[in-house]
Formats: sequence, structure tokens, C-alpha cells
Amino acid sequence: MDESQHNSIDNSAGLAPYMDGLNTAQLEAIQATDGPVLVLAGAGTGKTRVLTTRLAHILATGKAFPGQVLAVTFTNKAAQEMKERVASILNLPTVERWWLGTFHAVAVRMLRAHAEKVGLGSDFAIIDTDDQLRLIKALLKEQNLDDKKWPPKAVLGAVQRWKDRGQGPDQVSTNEAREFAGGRIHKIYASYQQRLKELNACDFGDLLLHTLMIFQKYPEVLADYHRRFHYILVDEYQDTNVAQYLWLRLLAQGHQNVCCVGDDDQSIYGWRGAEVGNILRFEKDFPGAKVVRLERNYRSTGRILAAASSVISHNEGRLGKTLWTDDEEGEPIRVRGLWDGEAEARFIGEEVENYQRQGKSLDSMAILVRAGAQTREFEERFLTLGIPYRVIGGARFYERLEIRDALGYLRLVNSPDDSLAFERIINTPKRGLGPAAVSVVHTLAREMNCSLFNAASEIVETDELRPAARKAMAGFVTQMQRWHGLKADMSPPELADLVLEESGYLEFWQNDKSVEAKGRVENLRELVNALGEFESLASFLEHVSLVMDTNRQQGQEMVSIMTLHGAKGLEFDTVFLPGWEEGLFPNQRAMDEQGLKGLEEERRLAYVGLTRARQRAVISFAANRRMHGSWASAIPSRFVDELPPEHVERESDRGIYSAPLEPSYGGFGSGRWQDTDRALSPGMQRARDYQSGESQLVRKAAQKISEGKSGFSRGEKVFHQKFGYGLVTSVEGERLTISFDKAGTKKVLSNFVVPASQAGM
DNA sequence: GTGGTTCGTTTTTTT
DNA sequence: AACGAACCAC
Repeated sequence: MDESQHNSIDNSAGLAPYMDGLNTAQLEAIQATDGPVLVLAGAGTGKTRVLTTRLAHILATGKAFPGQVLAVTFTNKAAQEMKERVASILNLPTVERWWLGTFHAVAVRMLRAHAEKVGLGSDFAIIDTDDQLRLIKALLKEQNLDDKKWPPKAVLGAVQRWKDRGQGPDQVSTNEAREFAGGRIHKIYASYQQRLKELNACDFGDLLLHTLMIFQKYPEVLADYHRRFHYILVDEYQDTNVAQYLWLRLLAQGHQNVCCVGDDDQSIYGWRGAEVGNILRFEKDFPGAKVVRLERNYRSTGRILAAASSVISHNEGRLGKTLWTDDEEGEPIRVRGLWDGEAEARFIGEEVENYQRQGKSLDSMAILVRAGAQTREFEERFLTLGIPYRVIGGARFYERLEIRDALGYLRLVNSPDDSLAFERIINTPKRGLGPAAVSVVHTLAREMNCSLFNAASEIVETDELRPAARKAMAGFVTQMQRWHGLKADMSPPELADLVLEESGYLEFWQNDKSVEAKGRVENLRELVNALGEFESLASFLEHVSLVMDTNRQQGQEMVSIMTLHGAKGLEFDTVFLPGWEEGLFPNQRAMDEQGLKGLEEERRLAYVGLTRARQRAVISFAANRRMHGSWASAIPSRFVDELPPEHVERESDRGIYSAPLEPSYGGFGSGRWQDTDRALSPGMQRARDYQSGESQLVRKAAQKISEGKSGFSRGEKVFHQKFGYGLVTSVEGERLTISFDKAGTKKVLSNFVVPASQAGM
């Protein structure tokens, strides 16, 4: 334990008031303003405070003017919080023109200033995922690639991975390019970039990639930024991808005053290109770097920290931190086994009510799940119990269908040459301009080398379209021209109102009788309202594509339900962690695709989940879970095993991992099948332990014996306690696919099944 | 061109 | 189970 972190530094040494109450390590991180600094900030160690105070300190001591500091974050929320806190420390009214924002917001500002260097106009559009997919689809078709074999999503994924790594089409090695469909996907990448250029558009990855290219190709531009930025601050450094890393490294070469804050144990975005390596390598990248560890935790009880530390200690290749707290030990971690997902939801519902009866606020409780789909069970349960809840994450405001459509209109009104917007709304609502009509416009646009809108205005003068379509198209073109003409004379909200009204889009939803239509109309109104705060349509559109947040609706006390990923950076008194089952968490797919790397990232997710808790954590798992429609048996997560037993209180429902006491399923089964000589798997043994309380030692021994195969083979006749007799149709390690005589085909773990010959023994 | 039906898929998410 | 995409029939 680092004694120095015990004591807060008092103010007698003449420290500025904003330094009050900081511990030694925090102070060190703040005061080491010059030269490279890596702050390893464990969960709950006051990371944000350090970051904001450091920035305030640099400004307050006159080391730099606001315009000379670059501060980057990953989310708008983090950027916003930082702005507010720094402004409040320094008592400043505004931080508007500061270089403080997300990587993308900062990059777009740089890119607008130098767009011509990568062949774009400074008014380039920023496209969303929908547009990206439509582009990719069109290109696949053009190149005659089968989109069954090469799903647009996967192709886009490959493109994004290249971009995450800072590689434009020209930088991808020939070898690697050939790996994907013999180079055809790489060809798609090249034409995708070409198309974007023609459309005067960028995707999110481009914002960084293009600025990176500019830095590399135009040393004078980079030198200019070097002169400008005396200090650089980076939040959540463990989440940076290669492109962001290169981008930062180039910028930091100027004054070398770069401070990166992060936690390698909380790196949970590897699947979208984040490289833990960036943070692990910091000292090599910046020789002479100072490394400050923040290890004193101000958030959680001792037992929660012990549990989190114990789990994460199973990872290799960590920089290593030891979190400690002055707080009390607190309550033990509760671990509860339940029969199935429904029972789990019932249990958590009851516990929420219990805690609520004890006077705990619903706001202080959260349920953190591995996958978004898991939220449903809890929602249903809470609905019947009447417990108010909010699901955090899900569809963001500007990702909603009606908002994207409306934005399509606004984009087109703003710049009629935005062909992606044109494509999106030309037949929304239905105007009788389907794929056939659009394809005619496409062809002409390509011939004339002009935008779709231009082509459409030409085409209505000809008889290339059938009369009905021609009339519809002419009407649309005329309307659009009128709206575009009104742009200069109307305020953004007035114009938006008019467009949504006259286009019939609003009416379309007003007439819709589905349940969600009403909400959609409201969302559209909200969009119009949001426009009120902007000078021009263009500035609003930029805001919406980069920044627009959706944290609305508060007031009533509610339990939060969200994914573990969504919970990063948040904290709650009580945290429920359901679904700790092998396959679900750690997620099977993560392990299949990424192996040990995937498992370790899952483990970090467990660490993040546990460290969200201030007072208590309640972990649960179910023995049976319905997945993708069919039932599957489950065994407790290995992470359960990695918790320190002395800090855990196990509870388990009766009978979840043993056969029923009496033969109740069609008269089969004596309940003795578990006593056959077939050794138990680690997971099954873990499961059984929750019933019998066997010692860890015994269990470990059992693990050794049983590691590996299931012992069943294809074609074997087997018996299952619940599903009856069946035939094994495939074997993957412990996972069997069985075609049951009565219950249909199910995936079942081998532990739940005995050879048919042993049934009823 | 529209609307209904079947088939196939299914983590995590920001910008 | 549930959702979306693709396909087919009017």
C-alpha cells in the first residue's frame, strides 16, 4: 500500500484552492505538466478530477492559453463533463473555442480547414452507418460480388478495421489485401473511398484517417499544429485505436507535453479496433515518460475491490495496479444461482423491492448485462412489478428511423447534391418512385457525372420515366427547389417544420396506427425544437452527426438497465450482474473469435462491472436459459470461480443442478445419473458446489481429471432429465446437439445428459 | 411498385 | 423468439 496516497495535501503550502483534497499521486499527475506523462487511473480513483484539474492548472498558471491546449475524449459526454468542470474551476463563462472535444469533433475541425488536401470540399457531409451500408451494397453489386458470401456488414467491418489502423486503400499491404476474397474486398475499399470523394462525403473513420494523411503528407500543416498545441491531454487512452494513436503521436512530437490517462484493465473495446498495446507501450513511445499510478479508490468497499482485483489478476500482460481503499470492508459479494432466466429476473425484481423498502433509491441501483438482448427479461418483470426503470443505450435519438429520414430531408434541402440523402428519402413516404425509377436517375447521373438531384431535375424534362413516375418526380424536384430557395429566408426550425409538413413525412407518421408512431411524431417535433438553438441548417447537421446526445427524460426515480459496456464510467450503490454463465459471459463468440485475447477482454468487462458498485454487488447465473428460441443448459461462469471465496456469500435455489428428487418427467430418471463414473466438468462441478458447498480443493482436483472432451459421440443415444431420449447429432467439446424424440433439436451440455443405457439406473 | 411471407441470424458501441 | 432482409405474387 502506498502510504503517501493516504494523506490529502492541505492548503497551507500555498496550493491553489482547486487542489484541495487531492492525494499525493493525484497531485503528482496534475503538477507534472511538462514532458510525457502516463496516468494509470484505476477504477474510481478520481481520474476525471485529475484530468480536469490538470487542464485548469495549466491554464491558471499561465503555462498556456486555452487555444494552446488540445484535450481529446472518446465520448461527447466525457467532453461535456470536462468542459463544465474546467469552466467551473476557473470560473469561466465559455469554453466554446477550445480544442476540447472527442477525437472526431477535433478531427473534423482540422479537416474542414484542410479538406482540399484530400480532395474534399470544406463543406463535406458526414455520413451515417446506413449510408455506408447502402454504398457498400451498391459497390458489391457493381463488382458482381455475391452479398451472401460477402455480407455488406462484414465488408464494411473490414473497411473500418483498415481505417482503424490508419491505412488508406494504398497503405494496405498486398498480402493482406489478398486475404479477403482474393483482393476483391480491398478493391471495394478503394472504390468506396473514391465514391465518398465524389460525393464530397466522409464516414467517421475518415475524419481521423484523412487528418492523419494530411499530417503525414503536409509537414507544414503538422508543424502549424505543433506550434499551436503546447499541451495535449488524452482521456481513456486504453481505448485508442492505431489511427488515433498515430494521430496523437504525430501531434505530440511538437512540445512532447502529452498526458494520457487510462486504465489497461478497463480496455473493453478491442473488438472495434482499440489497442491495449497503445497504453502498454507508452513508456517506449515516449522515452523518459513519467508514469503515475492512481490506486486509491474512493468509490467501492474493500470487498468489492477485493473481488474485482481477484478476477482481474487472472489476466496476463497487465501494467499492474493495486487498488486499495480506506473505506470499510462492506457487505460480501452475493452470488446466486437460479433455475432459469425468468427466475433470475424474478429474483432481481424482489431484491430491488427489498432494497427499496430499506430506503434505497431506485436511482442508486443498476442491472448490468453482457448483451443488449438480456434487458428484455428484466423489463418485462419490472413492468409487471411496477418498478420504474430506464434502459440506457439502445437506439440513440439521431439513430432512430424517423430522425434519420427527417435529417435526410434537411440534408437535401441544405445541399441538393447530397446524393445519399436523396436516395434515402426519394420514396419516403411512398411517392411511387421505387427502385426502377431511382435506377433510371442513377444511370443518368453517372452519364452526366452529376448528383442524383441534378439528374432528377433533368429527367423530368424527358420521357424516360413513365408518366406517373415522371409526375411524382417533377413534384418532388419542384418542392425541393422551393425549400432550398427558402433556406436563406427562414429560421432553421421554421424551415424544418415546413419541409416535414409539405413533404407529407409528418403526416405519414400521424396516419400510422402502429404503437410506436406516436412516439415518432413526438421525436420529430423534438428535432424541430432542437433546431431552434442553431444559426444555420449546416451547423445543426454537423452537430447532429457528431455530437447530439439523447440524455433526456429524468425526474422519476428509476432502476437503470444497461450493458456492461454502457456502464463504463458510471457508478451505483447497488449493482446487479446477471447472466454470469459460460457462453454468455464470458461470451462464447468473443472467445471463439479472439481466443485468449477475447477471454481477457471479457474478464476486463467483469472487472468494469464489479467496480461500478459502491456498496454491493449481486452476481447471478441461471442453470437454463432460452437462447435464440431454444433452451440451453448453462454452467456458471468461470469468473464466479475467480472471486475470492472469503468475500463471497453463495446462495442457490434448490435443485437447479441436480435431478429432481422424485421421477417426475414421464417416469424416467431416478436422480442418480449424476453419480455415474463420468467425471464432472469444471463448470458442472462449480454448479454443483453451489448446492453442496464442496471445498475449492476438491473441486480443483475434479477439474484436472475432467478437463477436455465430453465422452459422447455422434449417433449415440442419450437421455436428458428434462427432454427425454434423443440422438446426438453433433459434438463440439462439451456442447452437444441432440435431436430429442419428443422435444425437438436442442443444444445441451454433455453434463446434462447420460447414455441412454444408463437412464433410470 | 407494393405488400405479404419465408428464411436466416443472432455481442459488445462511439463517433 | 424476434427481427430484418430477401423474395414472390399481385
